[in-house]
Amino acid sequence: MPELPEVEVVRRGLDGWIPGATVETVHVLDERSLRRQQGGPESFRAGLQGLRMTTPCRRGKYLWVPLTHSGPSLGPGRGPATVAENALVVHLGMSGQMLVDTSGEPEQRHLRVRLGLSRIPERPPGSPSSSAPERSVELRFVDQRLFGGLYLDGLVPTDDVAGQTVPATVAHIARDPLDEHFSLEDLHARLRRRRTGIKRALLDQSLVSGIGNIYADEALWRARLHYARPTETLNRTETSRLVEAVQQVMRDALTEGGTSFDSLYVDVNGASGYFDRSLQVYGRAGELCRRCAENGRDTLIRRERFMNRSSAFCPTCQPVPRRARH
DNA sequence: AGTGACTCCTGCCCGC
DNA sequence: TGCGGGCAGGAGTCAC
Repeated sequence: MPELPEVEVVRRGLDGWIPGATVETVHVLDERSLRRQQGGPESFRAGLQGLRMTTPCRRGKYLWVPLTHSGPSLGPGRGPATVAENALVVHLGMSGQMLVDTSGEPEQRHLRVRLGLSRIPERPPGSPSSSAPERSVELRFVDQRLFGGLYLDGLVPTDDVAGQTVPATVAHIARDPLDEHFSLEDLHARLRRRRTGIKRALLDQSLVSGIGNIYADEALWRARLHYARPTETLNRTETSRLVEAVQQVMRDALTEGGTSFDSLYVDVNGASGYFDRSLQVYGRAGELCRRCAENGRDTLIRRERFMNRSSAFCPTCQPVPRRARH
């Protein structure tokens, strides 16, 4: 399931291909992937066709590509032709993939949207610079469960960093822990004001973004905190420990996700490769806690129903707090 | 303000 | 074998 690291892997993959490309064709195979598009598929097509894509951005699990009007090309690094006012927003949901196709692969089973791009002035890293004719590239949105989607949205200024913009529908999403402007102080203050449990808070994208069920459980285990710990009782040290755990687990996943990343094929399911290797609690119910085992204790990872989903934790490392908040 | 319920979906896995 | 039910989950919306 794509959380921040998976989305960042996709963003980096796209960054090697799409900046400078113009959207030539738009094929919507399944309108349900455009559920969030105002005005439906027609508006989507009209608002996208002929526009030039710039460097993809990300906040939490949201990905977007600012769009500029293509005029006479100034080329990358020579100043934008226009300032981007709109962006193509991508959310991968549960099962979304953004694939770059350069060789006319057969259609994937759950292919929902195809964007034909052309006139790519930049060569992808590592490719031979030659005078060969520029290949056209197709961007494919593949999504099995249809929780994800694409839509166009206007860019609005952020309220904390001058000159920075985000899509209007992403403005309520908090900065994620890998964001250079992420503030530990601010998060700590907001957690202290909340009256809820820590896992619920971690999953609240308006408080801190990018964290889903898997990394929430992993980070809580690393920080030795129980999921029902009341946020208002966290001290500075604990918040700091938790944030470091979140950052660490995300960076680890990013590193490993990066190794299996092929710029031609961004496979979200391929994420299972590193999940298996580095997960400590998620999906390990009934198995031994590795940290306890190192200390000579045999504790089994427990799984409980929580928030209509599952929570995995070690009952020894993460004892239930005296006052629990769910 | 916080929280639960519901919705959107498909595929897989279980038990009968 | 086949069918129904449960489960998985991100996030928006609505009700209390």
